[in-house]
Amino acid sequence: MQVAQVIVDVPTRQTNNPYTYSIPENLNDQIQPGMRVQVPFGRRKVTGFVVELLTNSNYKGKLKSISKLIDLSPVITPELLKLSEWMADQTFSFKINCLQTMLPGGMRTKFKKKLLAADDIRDAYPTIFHGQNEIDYDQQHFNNQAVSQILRLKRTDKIKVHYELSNHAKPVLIKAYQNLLQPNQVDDLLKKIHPNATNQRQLLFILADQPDHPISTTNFKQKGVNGSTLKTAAKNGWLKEMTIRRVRNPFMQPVQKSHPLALNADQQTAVDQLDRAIEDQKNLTFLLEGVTGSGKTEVYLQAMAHALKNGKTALLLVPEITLTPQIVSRIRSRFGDQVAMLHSAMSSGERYDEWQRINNGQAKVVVGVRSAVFAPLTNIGLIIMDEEHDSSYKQDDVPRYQTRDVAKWRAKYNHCPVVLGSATPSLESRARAMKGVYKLLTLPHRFNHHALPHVTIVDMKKEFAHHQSILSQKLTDLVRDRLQKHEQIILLLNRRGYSSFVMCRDCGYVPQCPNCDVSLTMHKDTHTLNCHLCGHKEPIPTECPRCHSTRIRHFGVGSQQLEEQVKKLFPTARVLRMDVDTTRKKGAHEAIINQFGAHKADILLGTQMIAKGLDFPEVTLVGVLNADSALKFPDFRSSERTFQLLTQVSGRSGRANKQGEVVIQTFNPDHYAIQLAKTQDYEKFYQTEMRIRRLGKYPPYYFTVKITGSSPSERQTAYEMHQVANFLRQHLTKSAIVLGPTPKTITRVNNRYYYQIIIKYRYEPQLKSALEKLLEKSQLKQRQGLLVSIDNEPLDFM
DNA sequence: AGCACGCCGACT
DNA sequence: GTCGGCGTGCTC
Repeated sequence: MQVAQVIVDVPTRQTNNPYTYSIPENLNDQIQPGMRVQVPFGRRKVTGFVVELLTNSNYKGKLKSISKLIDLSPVITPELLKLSEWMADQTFSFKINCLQTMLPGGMRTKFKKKLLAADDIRDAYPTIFHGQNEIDYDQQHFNNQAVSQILRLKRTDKIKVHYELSNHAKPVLIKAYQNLLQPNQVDDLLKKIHPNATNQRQLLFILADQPDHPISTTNFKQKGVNGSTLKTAAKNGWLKEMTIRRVRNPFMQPVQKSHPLALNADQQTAVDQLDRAIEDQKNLTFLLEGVTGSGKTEVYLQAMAHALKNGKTALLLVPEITLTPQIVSRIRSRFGDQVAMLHSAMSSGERYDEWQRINNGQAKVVVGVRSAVFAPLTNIGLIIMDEEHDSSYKQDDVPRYQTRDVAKWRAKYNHCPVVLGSATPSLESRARAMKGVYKLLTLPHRFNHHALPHVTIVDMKKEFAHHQSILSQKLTDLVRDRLQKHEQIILLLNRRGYSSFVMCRDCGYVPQCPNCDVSLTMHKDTHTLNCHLCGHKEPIPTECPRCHSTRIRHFGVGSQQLEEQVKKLFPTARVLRMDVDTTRKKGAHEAIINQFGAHKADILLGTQMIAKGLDFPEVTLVGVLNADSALKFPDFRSSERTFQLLTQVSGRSGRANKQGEVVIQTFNPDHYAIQLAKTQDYEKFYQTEMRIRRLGKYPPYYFTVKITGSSPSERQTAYEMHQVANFLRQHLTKSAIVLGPTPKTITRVNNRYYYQIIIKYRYEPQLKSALEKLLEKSQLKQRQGLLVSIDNEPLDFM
């Protein structure tokens, strides 16, 4: 007898292996691996993924039977089923979490618990049922007394509990009409009907034009046919009423078809190598290192076209903020309707529809952010990861996967090449290229020989000695000059809000977040002090709560205040601000970019989201107001981040035929990350940074694991984490370095205390088993409020 | 996770 | 004695 192996939606260590279920007769020929099912589990119902069908069960006990199928066709491909196992192992997470992550957000199923009562019970407990026979049961919404009443009723079988599946990603269904008339019948009717029947006449004209497609009522209305005319026509047997599915279209406007551009010699070499790997189905990893403006995107597009020409599909991954309308329309202009886009700015419905188009094979090219690496494409011929060093490629909750590793796994499975593209590759990738593990392709020249921008470093320590302003004299002069020439300016300030903190001038009091160990940031637009970690808000005090002085002042300029100051300094300039606060609404991000792109503003200022991917030919000046913001973090990657950010943002200046200028304001003008960003010398930076990494035993010389523990009590967290560290020191070999536990830089967030342990190793045979054991042990501690998380290859040690 | 069982103290 | 508190173990 055929049975199904199911991973149930219960994320624990003990349920991380498939459970066996029998298959009811009526589902026997429908059920397939990769489908979701509803199964009885204990005395409740849960969802699960069918991962395998077996001909006989190896479970000794009595099997329960699958209740029903959730999907009509598999939602997880055989490839992705395999991937989920590897990923759970790699990231120390549960298979169920990996499988869920592979589906678009809206498809994640949840059960709603419902209580069913007969009429007498309903009337006997009006405070619970409010006169309804069926109510939602969410324990939080009932007080203790009601909960115990409900439990008693349940025990005595007075009420029934059932679980309803809620699934909010649904296709959009709309009403439509199908033409039932033959063309000659239409002609006959046109002759026969009453001359006054203008509406019906209009309808018949439309039917004559479009013989057999179902047409939606809204479409009919646009053509001047109203609902009642359609109803009459349906009654007369001209039309058939039906429901059709409307595919949401996330692409705003149609684009014109474009053609491949001519390549320079370096681009051609790169494309040739990629084409050959695609044809030969070689699983190679390429590192495409090209300075900003060297035409990497064109290389991607032509290689993708080559994959399609070979009957394959292609996947292009881009960082979170880079997926701008500019890039999307460029790709769509090349590949048309074969493109599906997966992006977090889309609604869950739009993403669901795009995902469906991929799953049923309509879309051959997928462009998307991190989660798009799980696109259900089959027969992949090429995977590209643009800006491979970007931090948005690492997921920062479970499963903590690195997109690069998943992409490489899928490329291996599909026997195809991967391209990692960047102007400033991560040290990990560059080191692998140097070792020959990856193939290095370089684009050393800017496209059309545009010169690199001229970079000036301004020492703010000297600047502050004579005039205190967020804009240095040099930058102010240049902004004025560009405004006169009608050229555009980008100003980057990596700090949102109005000011970074407020302080009492008399006693030095600084308002702190009540839930976290950080000072509150002032937001002038909402007149509040906000915590950027937990979202806490409170009014701005007018007097010091400690000494009652009214001399409360704010310090440190944020993007809101910069906007205010720039407007004061250059009253005629049109200024746009782009940060988390101005882009929260759907489409706001796009609106700002379009406005600036159309030169409807002179200055674009904002946080680091303006540093990446944007391409505005009229921008000839970029100012970085606090280049040190990343450097002050106590982290081994802070230099790398600073160098990458400065290089990226410098690349925004002077792209067309105008020489660009960049001003970097800093308090550390001699820091190597800043000095080397000035000359855009990646090579030198790589050498310098690698030396530091080797001395400090940091990646890429060492592999690392970060273990974070948190609980509502600092004592408990510290104690338990010491136990963890001792355990690890006992179970790992001597070659592994176990650091900590240490309190995190920000120890308290949302009233939980965080401690961490770092493991560094080059080769550690005991690592996997030690961490597995740790997970098992920590699951028991979870009930005492201690949460332990394992981050394999973390991006930072903070 | 979530549900039941089992053991313990508190109360009709 | 029973009710309900929380610690523990199991779910095909």
